[in-house]
Amino acid sequence: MTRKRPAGPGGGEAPGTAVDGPEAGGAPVRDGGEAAAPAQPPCRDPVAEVVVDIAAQDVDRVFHFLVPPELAGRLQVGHRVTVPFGPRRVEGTVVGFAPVPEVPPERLRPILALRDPIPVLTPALIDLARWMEERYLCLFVQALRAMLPPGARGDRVSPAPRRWVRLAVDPAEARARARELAGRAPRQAAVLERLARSGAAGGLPQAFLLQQAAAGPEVVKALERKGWVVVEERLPVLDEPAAAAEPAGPPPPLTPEQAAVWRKLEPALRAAGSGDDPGAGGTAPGRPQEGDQGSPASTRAGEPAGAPPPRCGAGVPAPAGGGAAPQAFLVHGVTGSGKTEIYLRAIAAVLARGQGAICLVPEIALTPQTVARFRARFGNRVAVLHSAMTPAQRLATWRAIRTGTKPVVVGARSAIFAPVPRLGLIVVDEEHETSYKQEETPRYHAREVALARARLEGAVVILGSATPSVETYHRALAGELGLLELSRRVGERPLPAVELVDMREEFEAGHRSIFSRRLLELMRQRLEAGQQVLLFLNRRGYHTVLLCRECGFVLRCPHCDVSLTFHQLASGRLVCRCHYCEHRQVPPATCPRCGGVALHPFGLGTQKVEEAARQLFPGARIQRMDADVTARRGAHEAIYRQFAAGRIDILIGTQMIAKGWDVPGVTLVGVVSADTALHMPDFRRQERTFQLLEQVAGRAGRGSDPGQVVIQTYSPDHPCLQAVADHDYRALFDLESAARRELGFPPFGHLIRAVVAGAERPPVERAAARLAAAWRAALAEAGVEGGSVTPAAPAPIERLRGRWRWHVLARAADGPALREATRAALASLRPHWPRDVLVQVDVDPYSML
DNA sequence: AGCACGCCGACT
DNA sequence: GTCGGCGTGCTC
Ligand SMILES: [Zn+2]
Ligand SMILES: [Zn+2]
Repeated sequence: MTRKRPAGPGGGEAPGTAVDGPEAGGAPVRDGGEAAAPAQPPCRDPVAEVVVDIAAQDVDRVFHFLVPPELAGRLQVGHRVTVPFGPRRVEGTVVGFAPVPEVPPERLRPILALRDPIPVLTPALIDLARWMEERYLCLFVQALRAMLPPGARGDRVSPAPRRWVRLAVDPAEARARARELAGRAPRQAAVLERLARSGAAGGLPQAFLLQQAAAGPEVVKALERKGWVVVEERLPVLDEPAAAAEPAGPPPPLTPEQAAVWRKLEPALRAAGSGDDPGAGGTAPGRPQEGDQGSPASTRAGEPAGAPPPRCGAGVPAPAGGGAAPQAFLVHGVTGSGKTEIYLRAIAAVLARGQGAICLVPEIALTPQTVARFRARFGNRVAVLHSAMTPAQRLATWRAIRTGTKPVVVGARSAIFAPVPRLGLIVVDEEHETSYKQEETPRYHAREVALARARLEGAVVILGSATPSVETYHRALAGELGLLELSRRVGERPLPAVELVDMREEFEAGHRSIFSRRLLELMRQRLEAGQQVLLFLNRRGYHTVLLCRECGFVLRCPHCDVSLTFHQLASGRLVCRCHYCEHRQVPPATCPRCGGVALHPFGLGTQKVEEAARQLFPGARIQRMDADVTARRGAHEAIYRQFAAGRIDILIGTQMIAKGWDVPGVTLVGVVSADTALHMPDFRRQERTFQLLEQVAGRAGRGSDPGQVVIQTYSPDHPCLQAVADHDYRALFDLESAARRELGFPPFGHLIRAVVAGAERPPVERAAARLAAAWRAALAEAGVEGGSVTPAAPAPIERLRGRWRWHVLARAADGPALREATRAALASLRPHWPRDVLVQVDVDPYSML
């Protein structure tokens, strides 16, 4: 009954196979390592709990491995290791220890090697991965992977695949054998032929080779048996750490309003991570995982407080605050009110207490200017995590963070996982930005992860925005976040006047130009006065909508209330369909609201606007700035420089001109059309329109001139645009809140979207229908309040990367219950689920494409 | 007989 | 995510 597998024979342990041994990279790293992971005592438990780096449902759990003698007392939670797994070796992460194995001792196999001398993840991050698993319905290992530095990751991301195949005979002989085999073993022949053709003495990666020869692994096995090829394993290596630091810089004085905000923030910062919060109660740190198996005696990261005497390798040192109420704040500050100075002070305060901080900024705002601001204050204690860095740079930076050398981290979304040792503060600037949502698995939102991580580590969170997301402001009103208002701009500069131009009147008057008469007139004035004009255009949506030119009407889905998009089918038929559900209808010939006949597709590109502008202002220097133009490296900066130097009269652009921090102000901003934003097929459309337009409006104003904003629209009476005209965030919030409450959208309900994808359409369609049925049944079974599931429907992007895609949306009032029912539905489907059809689950979806 | 392929379960 | 084992059905 024992299937013992002696490691040696047949298995071909090639000499080049050696992985980093325990000795690898000894001395220099250890000092830093100790400083970095202060709370981890050496561990003497004989069994390590390891999660292997394989993203598959049935191995997504802890496996026990023997701690080999050379690692005893050195191995820590968070270490990356190589372990034997079935017939091969895989990478994995140590997530805990146990005094006794969960399997009979003879089945225990030893850890083969340490991959990196420093524990790559902190115990707190491993707790966070558990939280993500529950919150985003992803695999535990997917959450862990999202946290790993590039290069430490195994599998496909690593520089070299594991298995390589090379010829054991010379290419000429291989070709001869291939010819012999061509008749009865065509696959083997193809493999030999491909190897002979490659000419590389080292051979080819097995995965690549098999794909090229369209063969399965048994083909290589057969050739190996015949002694014509050799199979061997090769592993990538990690490199070494970075240097030390020194501080810099003085702080400017605060305005009275900033000072008031600071007075509320400062006590919380003083309590951060100390566990002496007045509210410290008995709440366990991470919400205990449902279905969390493993021997009760085992120790893992994030052992709930109150468990038996902490064993070695246990989680965060008494997860700070002992589970105190989250110390989280929303700084709602209008543009130019000095939020950044508040962040900088807060960071300085935690640094002074020997703690670290993470500051998230949207990718688009991670400019040299932004970085300079942090460096001016904190010198080389600042680490910047940037997507444009090479893997080697990223890894070096990451090490400096992990060892505590650089306690201030500035970066975009994924910087939320920076392994800062004693985390005291997380700042999420522009918290409403949708770029904080990751659009691939694990589909997390960095703001939500920030709040969870801060809770686990006892850190303070500061969310900042001039136009907070409805979700966040709702929490602030509910008292979950401390609401701190900065309503005055530094220097008391007034906000620009906003004027709405009714494009229906233009239509009626027979003016079919992109520019209204009013906008043209103002442009002319400003240009004559030698001033600059900014024209803003919403990025063209993925699809267009039908818009009535006479009254501004747009078709909406009767179930979901989002705009229907307009399509011409291959057959020539026209349809309008919902991005959320299965609803579709024939476009009406006349407008259902006004009866007019001007119901046409609506959409505008930057090129069109540029053409029109050139025609109307032949003498003006006009520059377009959109994704096409800025694709060239440096184009972005070059255009800004030209604009700042006054060498451009009219700048035409999309989102990016609104979001850069460093664009010089102009006296006239023209929004060519607010309607693309206003009619996005998205339940957040009003919030997003407001945010976008407020941000664009923020570009207006130069010197003492507050500037002027003109917004063209077919819906000038729309309350969302009225709110923009009044710069009234609260009005927008009330409006959007009411709409979402009505329909059970966040924050008044929760959404989960599932995409079913596969190479063939019929099985995908069938699987999606099964999913919808099982999901509906699970919600009913659990009696989830307000639970509903749409019928399966083709996703708005029905074909993507060679796959057919269908989707299903579920909605319910209670988030945890909805997730639980979703888990149950997915589990119930597992038995006969086709292997080549995959399900992508998106909790709190932003994009429905 | 030998080979290829698809389907399943196991991996500590 | 891969591997081996097994059953099926094909070709020389
Ligand atoms: Zn719908
Ligand atoms: Zn109409």
